Amino acid sequence: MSVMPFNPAQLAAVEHERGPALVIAGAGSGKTRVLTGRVARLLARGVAPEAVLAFTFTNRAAREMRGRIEADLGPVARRLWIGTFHATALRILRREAGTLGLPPGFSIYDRDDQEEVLRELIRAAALPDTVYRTGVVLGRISDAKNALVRPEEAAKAAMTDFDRHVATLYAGYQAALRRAGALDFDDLIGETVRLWLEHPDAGARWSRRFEHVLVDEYQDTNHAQFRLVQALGGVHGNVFVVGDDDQSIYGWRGADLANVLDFEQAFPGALTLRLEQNYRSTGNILEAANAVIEHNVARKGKTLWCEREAGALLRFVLAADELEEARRVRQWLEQQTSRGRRLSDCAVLYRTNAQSRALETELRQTGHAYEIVGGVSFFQRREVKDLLAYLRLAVNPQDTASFFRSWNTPRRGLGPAVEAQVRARLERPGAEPVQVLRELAAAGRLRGAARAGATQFVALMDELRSRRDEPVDRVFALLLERSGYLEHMDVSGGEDLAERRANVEELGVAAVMFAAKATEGSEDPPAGGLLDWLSECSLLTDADRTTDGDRVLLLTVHNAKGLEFDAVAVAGLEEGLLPHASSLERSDQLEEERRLFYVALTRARDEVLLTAAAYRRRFDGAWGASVSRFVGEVPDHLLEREAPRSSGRAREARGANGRSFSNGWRASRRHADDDAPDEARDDVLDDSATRSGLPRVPSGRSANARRAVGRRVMHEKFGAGTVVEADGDGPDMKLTVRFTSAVKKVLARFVTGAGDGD
DNA sequence: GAGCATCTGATTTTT
DNA sequence: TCAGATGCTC
Repeated sequence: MSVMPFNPAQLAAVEHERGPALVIAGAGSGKTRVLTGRVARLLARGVAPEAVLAFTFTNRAAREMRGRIEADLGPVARRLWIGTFHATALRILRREAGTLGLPPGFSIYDRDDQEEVLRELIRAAALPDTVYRTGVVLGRISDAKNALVRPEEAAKAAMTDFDRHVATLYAGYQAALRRAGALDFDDLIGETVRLWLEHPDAGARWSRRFEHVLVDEYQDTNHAQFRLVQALGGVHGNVFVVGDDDQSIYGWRGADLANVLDFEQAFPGALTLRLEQNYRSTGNILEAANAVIEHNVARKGKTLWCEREAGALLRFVLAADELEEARRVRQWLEQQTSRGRRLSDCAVLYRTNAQSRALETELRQTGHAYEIVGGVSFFQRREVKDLLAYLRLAVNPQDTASFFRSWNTPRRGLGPAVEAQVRARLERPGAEPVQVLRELAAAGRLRGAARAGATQFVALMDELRSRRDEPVDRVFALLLERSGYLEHMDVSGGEDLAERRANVEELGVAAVMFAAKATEGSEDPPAGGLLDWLSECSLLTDADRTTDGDRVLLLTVHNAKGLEFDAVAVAGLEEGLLPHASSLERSDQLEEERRLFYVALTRARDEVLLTAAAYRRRFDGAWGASVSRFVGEVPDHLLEREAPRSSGRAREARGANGRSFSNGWRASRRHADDDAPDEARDDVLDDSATRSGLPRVPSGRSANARRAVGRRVMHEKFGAGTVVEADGDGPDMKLTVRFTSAVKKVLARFVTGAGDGD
């Protein structure tokens, strides 16, 4: 595909000279090529790389875009500003922290930190936590921030008592974050916009710096992000955005399609281009996808076409339960590989992360390599967060959440009583928790274990602070050595101790690699200190950590956005799952679910397998659902339906409740018009006969491979190195090793020290 | 304050 | 089911 010339529409987009442009780019229409091609064109025209800013939706997309440009144009690509909205905003904020009155080492609070802050506030306000759930309130706060609504404005707009309390919590939350010198994800965008609102001269500097602003996945931007784009590019108007209203799947996160629909108004004189030729999928897949999305009312309307052959029919399998579904997916994967595909050419997509479990078990038992993208992220693991909390506190002494996370882990005899004392003193403006603790200890307000523990903790933090400018791997090693964290894990760790140790080791390897990268040091602004590493850890997600290798990817449809595969299985096509139960009542939400299905279909180049399970084990008992309406929207002549291979179990399930639905596939209960949610217990099966009892397995890699990561090894030719990644088992285990000279892939049998022994 | 037992609520999707 | 939060005992 890379040798193919641009088609006329693509060429017009690439060559577009100045002024705003909106490119409506259908799935598989080559928009990534257009974006990279355009950046290359700009550079060729003499635009300085530092003056080009491109927003992507994920870090992975940013990396890929930079990689492609670098492959064509060389190291100049490293000087481009390419990143997610959050990463780019952070980059600006780190330079403007002083202007905005933020501490230089401000922290980034993730979901856990946010919840902790909010829980404390809800407790303090004596609000019932049954009504004021952290999740709900945080959602409201996030909505407000995405719309750039401040606490005072939220209070003014409040209509109900609930709204008013939420607004008060929002204000308190924001104040607590400021006191802690912390920003949450939404603040990264909001605070950057504030730069233009409150410090126009500083904002203008940035607007002048970038001559061209490009935005990928524009349909998924929210209002705050729109304002940022407008602030950065509004003056010169060289704003080039690419999006597809049919692939808008982040409405729940505040994405506002109005950004696309009103683009011409926001950027007068905008050129609109449409890319409607699909280069990815077979005719059948494309026809199916077109037919499905036609059911949506709220869309600009476009029809993708392609020159590819019709190809294979899409296949649909209705399984008795999720175990059979997993089995059928596995068999389908085996068919793919027997026809010469690699596992890495295939992916299994689903609506919710929980669905990965059955698939994972099946693939693991049958020895197929797989990788789960998403779920509990590496950086969310407790041991990882615990250790990073120390470092965050070393960089930002105001960081209360990190303080309370680290001060008594490992146990130092510091509990609720001391916590109350500390919190009381933190009310004073400018108070820093470590300092407060130091004073309490000095004033003799602590006794026994607490006193010794406090002294020890304060000393540790002093040392970390004084050495925070050393290479990050050394600071990390110091932390491990002095905190006693590993010993603490050994004592308190359960069955997953080995895995948790491996996570700590992996974090250590990440530190080593980051430090190594830093010494190469060719970044535009010098980067590579502790603060930069912590920032990177805050913004990276699991999806960014995917490895290469021949394995099938298991991921949510959301996570699959922007990816493509030869063969795609979409699992769990049931009413209540896709479309999800929470979106059945509102047509706009239902349409978003349909777009989700559309995105799933259009990930596939050649083959699509659709599966559903008549019954699915949920957290309690079994659950039956009818086949998703979306399956019925695929024209019959494109779909090869396979009768369920009924097992005895399925028959039992059927006997338990005889309802069936009009789409002909057997199914059961609870659909949109069923408004008595807790009725219908009669549908819940006794699942004792089929309970699997299988342990949850965290990864497709062998235990040995996981253990090998982080280990020091010797290689005859390359010398000493650290294992960064490992796959497989035994002497054929494939290792990625960072040697002093370079990172190399080697087989385990060629190194010493990577074996099982400890 | 630490450790253990019990309870409870959660499943949508993520930067 | 299961992880995390809460409550109780020593």
